[in-house]
Amino acid sequence: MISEKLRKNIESKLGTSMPSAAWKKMQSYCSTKAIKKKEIVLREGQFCDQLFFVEKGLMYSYQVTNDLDNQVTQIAYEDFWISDLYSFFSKKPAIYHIKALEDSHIVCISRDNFEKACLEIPVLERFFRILFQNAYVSNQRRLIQNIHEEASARYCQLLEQKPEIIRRVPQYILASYLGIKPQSLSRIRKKWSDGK
Amino acid sequence: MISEKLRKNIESKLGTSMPSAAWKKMQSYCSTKAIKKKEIVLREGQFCDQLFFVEKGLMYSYQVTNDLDNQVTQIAYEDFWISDLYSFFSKKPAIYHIKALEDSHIVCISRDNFEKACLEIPVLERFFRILFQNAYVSNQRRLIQNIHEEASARYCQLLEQKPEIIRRVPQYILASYLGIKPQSLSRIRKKWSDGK
DNA sequence: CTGTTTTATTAACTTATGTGAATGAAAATT
DNA sequence: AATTTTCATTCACATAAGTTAATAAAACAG
Repeated sequence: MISEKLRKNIESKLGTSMPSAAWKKMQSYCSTKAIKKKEIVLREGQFCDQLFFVEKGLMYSYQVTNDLDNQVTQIAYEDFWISDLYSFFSKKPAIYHIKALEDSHIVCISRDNFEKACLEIPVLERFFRILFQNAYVSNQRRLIQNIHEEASARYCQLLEQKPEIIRRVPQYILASYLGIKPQSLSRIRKKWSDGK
Repeated sequence: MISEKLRKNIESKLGTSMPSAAWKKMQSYCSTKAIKKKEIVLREGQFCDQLFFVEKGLMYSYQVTNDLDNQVTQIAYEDFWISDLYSFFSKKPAIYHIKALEDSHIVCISRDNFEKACLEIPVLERFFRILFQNAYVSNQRRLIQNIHEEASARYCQLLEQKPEIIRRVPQYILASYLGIKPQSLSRIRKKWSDGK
């Protein structure tokens, strides 16, 4: 059975409750999966034909570069969606890996079902419009911050806005997510604690 | 009369042609505006209650920081949309200015009409879903590039992918868009031409 | 055309972050 | 508990990009 968490997620974006017929249909289009820590749910080069909703746990996506340096792109925990959207929409091979950092429960929806849901259930088309809309806006802000602010400022803001991430994610992954090396993050943290 | 350019933009994202009733309604929800070079269509602090589609010309958005340094966030020319989406959706004061770099023609849609369009015309809800979806995916890629690649690599890629921007935008705006200072962009260009 | 303002280039110096290596701490595995 | 692997810290040095300032070139206005 698909958890009520997803339903709440949808309703909170819609700003209204969801007709139970729509929710039934959505449930029939989704499946759930338990993921062990360190398990990989998508590998670069595979075709990403699913969206994942994290009901419980923590997952992240990253790109492996030529010099074996992992570039972390997204971090998703309870109530966030994660996928390789580029691959999902373009039907080209995935550029990211997606991996669990904690034992997790996720809800999966396949591309076919996603498209059916959008076409058949207007309220879901609407939900996904709002989901991408919001994701785009917050991604824009993250981009601007990364372009125009220093690593220490980025770290501070993450600490304020998503302390969850800092508590639950190992430092080398956090560093990559912030766009710096673990050594630099160490430095920043030290300066911060010395400054007190 | 609202230009056919917008219609083509919508249809290209939808992947199908648009029923003429839907297009009529969309037209009735939009207005057009001619903008002179250097004109500002949105100021920081105002409430941004419109989306703009650039039919002709070139506009850009930027943030003014404490030290009077402009941070360029978006550059939009023919066939792109531009707005302060954060303000548009949250109804909070705008954080960006939006200004024309060339004499431009734009199509405007107000928030009220945007919402009506989404609710009344399923094909438009669908269009905006796809629009934000695509914008999100390409913004994600821009973010990753900015986090993990050097300025010269970012410049090269822009040169390949949107040479339009490099031809039409003055260097100090381009530099800010790339997240560097004009002096650094000069340096990069020099290295590039010496390298030949 | 002339002068004024805006934009681009170059150079010398500073600073934040990367790099590589050594060490220590923590976590996982046996 | 002992061993091995993973992760975090620290340091010395390298490098990309920022800063300041001077000058040149281009765009604009009268």
